[in-house]
Order: sequence, then C-alpha cells, then structure tokens
Amino acid sequence: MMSLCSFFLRKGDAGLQKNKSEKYNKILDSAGAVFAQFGFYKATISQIASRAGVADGTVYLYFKSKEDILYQFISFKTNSVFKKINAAVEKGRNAEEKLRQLIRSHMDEFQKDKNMAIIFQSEVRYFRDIQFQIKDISKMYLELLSDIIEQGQIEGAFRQDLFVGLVKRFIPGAVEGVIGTWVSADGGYDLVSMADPLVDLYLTGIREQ
Amino acid sequence: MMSLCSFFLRKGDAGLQKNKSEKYNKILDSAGAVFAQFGFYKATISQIASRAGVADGTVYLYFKSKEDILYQFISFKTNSVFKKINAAVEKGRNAEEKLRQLIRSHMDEFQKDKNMAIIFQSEVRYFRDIQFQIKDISKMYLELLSDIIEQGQIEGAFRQDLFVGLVKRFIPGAVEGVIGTWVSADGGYDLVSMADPLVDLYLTGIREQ
Amino acid sequence: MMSLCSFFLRKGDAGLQKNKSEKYNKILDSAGAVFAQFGFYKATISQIASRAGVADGTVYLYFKSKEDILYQFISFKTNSVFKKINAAVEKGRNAEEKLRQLIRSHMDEFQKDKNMAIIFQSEVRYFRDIQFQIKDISKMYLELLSDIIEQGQIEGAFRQDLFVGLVKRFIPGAVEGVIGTWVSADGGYDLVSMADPLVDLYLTGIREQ
Amino acid sequence: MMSLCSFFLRKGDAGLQKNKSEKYNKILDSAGAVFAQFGFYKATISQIASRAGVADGTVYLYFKSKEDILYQFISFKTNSVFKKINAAVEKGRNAEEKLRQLIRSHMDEFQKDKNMAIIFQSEVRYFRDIQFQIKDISKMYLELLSDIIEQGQIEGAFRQDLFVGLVKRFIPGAVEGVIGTWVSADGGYDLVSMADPLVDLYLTGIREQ
DNA sequence: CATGAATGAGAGTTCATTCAT
DNA sequence: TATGAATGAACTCTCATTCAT
Repeated sequence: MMSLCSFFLRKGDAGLQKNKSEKYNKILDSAGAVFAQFGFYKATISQIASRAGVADGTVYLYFKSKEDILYQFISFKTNSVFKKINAAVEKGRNAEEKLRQLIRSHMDEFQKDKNMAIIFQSEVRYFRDIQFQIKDISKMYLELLSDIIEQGQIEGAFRQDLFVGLVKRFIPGAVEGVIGTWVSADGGYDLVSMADPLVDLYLTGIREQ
Repeated sequence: MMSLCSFFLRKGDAGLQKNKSEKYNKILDSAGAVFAQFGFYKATISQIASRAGVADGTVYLYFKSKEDILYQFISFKTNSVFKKINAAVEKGRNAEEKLRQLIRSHMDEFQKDKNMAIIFQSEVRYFRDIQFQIKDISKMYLELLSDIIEQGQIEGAFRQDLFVGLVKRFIPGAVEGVIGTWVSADGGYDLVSMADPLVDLYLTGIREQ
Repeated sequence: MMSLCSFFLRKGDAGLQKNKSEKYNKILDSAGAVFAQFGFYKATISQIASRAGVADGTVYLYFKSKEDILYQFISFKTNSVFKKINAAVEKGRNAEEKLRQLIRSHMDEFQKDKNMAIIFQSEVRYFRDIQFQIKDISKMYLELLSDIIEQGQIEGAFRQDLFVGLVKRFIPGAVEGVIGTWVSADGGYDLVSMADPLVDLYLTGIREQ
Repeated sequence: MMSLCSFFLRKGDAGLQKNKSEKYNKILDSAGAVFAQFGFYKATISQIASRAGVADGTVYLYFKSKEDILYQFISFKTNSVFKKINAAVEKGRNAEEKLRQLIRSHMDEFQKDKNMAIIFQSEVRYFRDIQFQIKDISKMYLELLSDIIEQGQIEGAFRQDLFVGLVKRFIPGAVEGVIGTWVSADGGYDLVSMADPLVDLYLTGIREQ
C-alpha cells in the first residue's frame, strides 16, 4: 500500500522530488522485466539494479526488500490497470457493453504490458502474502462484475437464475486462461481480438438453442 | 519416468511389491505437503526429508535433485488424474454428459488432493520446464475437449459456429479459476458441487434467452 | 604394511583362501584403474566396487577405508616393482650394467602398468602419509643407488669426487621426469628405449669432452 | 587473467594502487598456505577465508570457484617465476653460464616460496586441467632449454650428438627431484647450493673420464 | 561373507542485505 | 543520496561408511 501512497504523491507534487521518482520507477520497471524473464526467485537484486542503472545498495533506498519490490510492482500495476478497466467499464451504456468493455480493457492492458501479464500469471499465485495484499483490488474487480451482472439482470439482459457467486469467478478465470495461453504463445497474436468472442461465449453458452 | 520404471522393476517380487516404493512414495507425499505449504523455493530438502522420516541424503537415492522431486510429483499426479478423468469421461453417453463428467472428475480429483491442487495452481505456471514436461498431458486434455465439442456439434447439442480454439481454453480456464477460489478459501466448501452449475454456464451462457 | 603381509600370505598358502584373495585383488585392480582415471578424490567407492563386480559394502570387508585402498595399492605395487628392479640389478656384472638394469627395469615396470605409473606420478606426492608409508621402499631404492655408485667408484668406473647424496636424488628425479612426459603423451611411444640414452647422459654428461 | 586485468583497471588511481588488490592478494596468499598444508581437496574455503581475514563469501568476489583459486595461484606464480628465470638466464654470457643461471634461479625462486614449491610438487600433477593451463609456460621452459643446448652446441661447449628431446626432459626432472627432496626435508637446508653441483653432473656425468 | 539402502556430516556456493565511505 | 565491497546465513548435494538382512 505504501507504494500506492508514494505513487499518488508523485502525481500530486510532480516537479518536486522528480529525481526520486525517476529512480523508483526505473527500478520498478527493471524489476518487472527481470521478474518476468527469470521469475522472482531466480532474479537477483544485482540484475535488477544493473538493468535500472543503479547500484545494488540504491535499491534499498526505495524498497524495503526484494519481496517489497514485487509487492509494489503488483500493487502499482493492479491499481493502474484497475483504474483503466474501471474507466472503460463506465463507458458502457448497458450491462452487456460494460462486460465487453471490462474484458476488452483487461486484455488490452495485459497485452500492452507483457511483463506484467507474465508476472500476474506466475508470481501472484505463488505468494499468499501478495494475494492478501491485492485482495482489495481483487474484491473490487469482483464487485465490478457483481454490479454488471446485477445491472444486466435488472435490465432483463441477463438471466435471473444465475449463480452469481460462480459467475463472478468463472469470468475472470476464463479471461486468465485465455491470457495464459497468449503468454505461452509468446504474445504471437492479438489478444484483444479474443475479447468479444469470449464475451459471446459467456452470453450465449455453447449449447444449440 | 525411467527412474520410476527401473525402481519398480528392481526387485523380482512382482505381485506384492508392498514396500517396493515405500520410501519413494513417502518422500513424494511429504514433498507434496511441503511444497503446498511453503512453495517450491521456500521448501527445503530437510523439511521434506524429516517429514518423510528419512535422512536428507536418502532423498537423493530416489530423486536426482530438488527440481526432480517437483517434476516427478507433477508427472505422477498429472498422469494419475488424467487417467481418472479419462475414465470418467468415457462413462458419458453423449457430449453434454461427457463434459459434465470431465468437469466433475476434474474438480473431484483436485478436491481429494488439496496439496496437488495448490501445487498445480502455483508451481506449474512458475516453471517453464514443467510446462514443457506436462505439455503432453495438457494437450491430451485439450484434445479431449476438442473431441467432446466436436461430438456435441455432430449430435446437434452444441452450436455449429463455435470458436473451438477459444472454447478449449475458456473451459479449463474457468475451472481453474473456480478451483483457485476454492483453494484460497482453504477448501471450506464442496468443490464438486460447483461442477454442474459451471457446466450449465458453459452451456447456456448468462444471457436471458 | 598390512597389505604387504596379506600379500605375502597369499603367496604362501595359495589354494586356501583363494576366494578372498580374488576379491581383494579385483578390488585393488579396479581401484588402480579408477584412481588413475579420475584421481583419488574424484574416484568413488561405488565406481571401484562396481568395476570390481562387488557391492559397495564388500569393499569394506577388505579395506579399512578409501585411503587404505590407495595405501595398499601403492604398497603392493611398490614392493612388487622393487623386487623386480632388485632382481634386474643383480644381473648386472658391474656398476654401469647395474645402473642400466635399474633404469631399464624401472621404466619397463611402469610401462607395463600405466595405471600404476599415473598414480605414482600424481597421488604419491599428494599424500604425506603415503610418502611416509613408502619411505622404506624409497630408502631401499636410494640405498640400491648408493651401492651401485659406490661399487662404480671402487671399480674405477665412476668418478671419485661425486656428491653422492645429490646423485642419488638426481637419477630417480630424471627418470620420473621422463616417465611423466611419457604418461602425459598417453604412453604413445616406447618408454624403455629411453633408458639407455638416459643412462648415457648420466654417465658422460652433456659437455663436449 | 581477465579477472585480474579488470580488477586492476577498476579504479582510476593508477600509480599508487596500494590497496587495489589487497583482498585478492591476501586470499591468494592464504590459499597458497592452506593448499600447501592440507592439499587442495582437504583445504576448505572457510580455512582460506578465515586465514585471509575475510568472510567466506568474500572469496567469491575475487574467485569464481575453489578451483579457480588454485588456477590463479598457479598461473600467477608460474608467470612470475618464469619472468625471473628468464631474466636470470639472460645474464649468462654463454650456454653453460645460462644453464647455471637457469637452475640456480629455478631453485632460488622455489626456495623463497615454499608454499609454491609444495603446491607445484603435488597439485600440478594432480589436475589435468592445470597441466593444460600451464602448458604454455612449460613449453617456454623447454624452449629455453632447447635454446641453451643449441647455443652450447654452436659454441662447441656441448656435445653434438645429444638426444635433445631427452635432455630437455631430464634436466627439469632432476631439478624437480632435488626440489622434492628438499621439500620432504621441510626445507631444512640451502636448496640453491645444490644448483652448481647439479649442473656439474649434467655437464660431466658420473663416469670416470 | 556379501549386500546395498540408509545415513548425516560437511562441503562449496549464492545472494539479499548492510554500512562505511 | 548513492555506492558497491563485504558479509554470513542458509541452501543443495555428495559420498564414505555402516549395518540389518
């Protein structure tokens, strides 16, 4: 959460403390690349520092520990992505459009930041602590889905008898599955173009009607 | 697998083989528990050995390295689970029944072996090497799905216009998402009871018809 | 020295205890090959045992420890070689002939047993303990040389003003140097043919007369 | 050597460089003493580090492995000794003087650095890799000898019918034998005083003329 | 006598973290 | 602030040796 604070502060007083922010961001970026390439455990502080163009010790002026780097990376990315997803969803005029915006922007953000995609696929599940830290965000995502589903039901667009608790898990699960496949294929195709077909599957299912 | 084979063949007392792989299995079980609890990297050989009731060095009589333990654990579980899933699927009389059997048995096996569930959730994505090793199994799973979908289309039960490549990813993705949630909740509810509602979602989607 | 005892006993009561001797010798031979190929430290008991066709534990029925194998190997070879050298020297009618026999048989024995040659080149210098154990043999070799030199001086064949203490070191040093070169060249030429030219060098030196 | 180079070049204070390689040299010295006393295999990094007054991990800032320490020790010493021998030889006015200088300085250097003497006696023959690494130096030594012998033949000081290939081996072999004896006697006498008598033996041989 | 599975002490090595400069 | 040399705890893995069978 501290990373978020400093993040928000940096936005607030841009100009001041610009140098500190620069190094902080450099290190965070560098860590993203190194974690994505080697995984958290095989990555070393030296790799991160040298890719960021700073000394090893400097890393500890901005981060408490190696784990803290990962935590801050994930917090930062999670918040940043969530904001964009949120903004995208708001553009939707009805539940279905909102759902499409959600999936599209989710995939869009991950496609635009493959390091983040890789780290979310592999590291986030690895660390219970992280799961705890990002629980808030995760909860917000689920609440967003809840709202969309509820709205859809009110609109009469979605079925009334949905097992909402399950739907809320099943949608992001499927998205992550599709993203995971994309990552495994080294990002060799356009991920966002999967979004609408996927939403169509959510909506109409696979059964002949 | 060769190590396993030669191990099983070592003694000429086929038929009983009661203690043929006592130690091997003890260590593998122990490793499953320790990996599940601490994750691969934080787990130590000493923990695994002592939980298995053997000396550290003994581990290396049965496994060639720490990674090898994880590989063999995953290979073993993957094969074993896949066989059961396969058998369950064959009981289905038609595509829909087969799909239900697939999801049910998938969840059933993971529910019966929570350590495995945790390890599959976290470690498998972490190791590219492992992903490579279990690619065959993964491919078989996807082929199974392909067959079911194709059969369903022939039967006229599933839509003809499905984006099969996407459906094949979206189904296991959603299952894993549901399993992941169950794991996060410490297995506090019946996972298998999620299977049919989930299949219903696959089949009919969430849209009001 | 125990190895010597058992060696002499084996000769004494051949027929009886033949089995024990067989295994003992097999292990010793195997150890010679393995030590020569890998060096004492990189060689393992398992390698030695398996090459000898016995179980690891069996090695310890015949030898006290890994070091003991090396000690016994060296004692055995040293004694055996020294006997042959001694016998060869006795055939010489005068000091010069004796010296030639000494060098020739020394080289001959090492050429016939390359494993021994390698082990003497590398291991003997490595272990102070071994140097201590074979000091007696070494001393006998030097005494043999002393006797030959003295006899040569009495015969009037060798110079009276020799620094005998130095000559005694310089002769085996040169021989070992030549053997070492031969070993390095993988025994690719006839070592014994170096003997007479080498003795000629001892005798007449390199200075124009 | 590259590690050395980059190390020396690291700081821009050429000229003084007083503590540029303080640690490096301390560790190398310490390793020399420990290897000499215990042999490479029985020596431990902890012994070397603690004798050098550094932490175990520090050793790995300067050397990439235990073997690397030995390699660098031997490379360093070999080069350093060879330079001195070379310089000494150049002082000789004729072949015989050059030969005397060669043997004298060889013994002098080894006498001044007993650890090096011990390590060269025991370790160098133990490691094929090392023998390969120092082959160049060894070759230079032999070439030096070739030149001296050839010069002596041209001068008319050495016999024309010498088996030069043999002479080249026999001289360093004898020197090493003499050094080995000196080492075994714990350096209890003046080694250099053996040089001239040894050269006399080379020159005139042991036969009555 | 023979076996070989089991042991566990002990080694080399890594690397996150610190701190004097 | 920034550095990067130094630290040392902690890890994996090896293998000589033992002992129940």
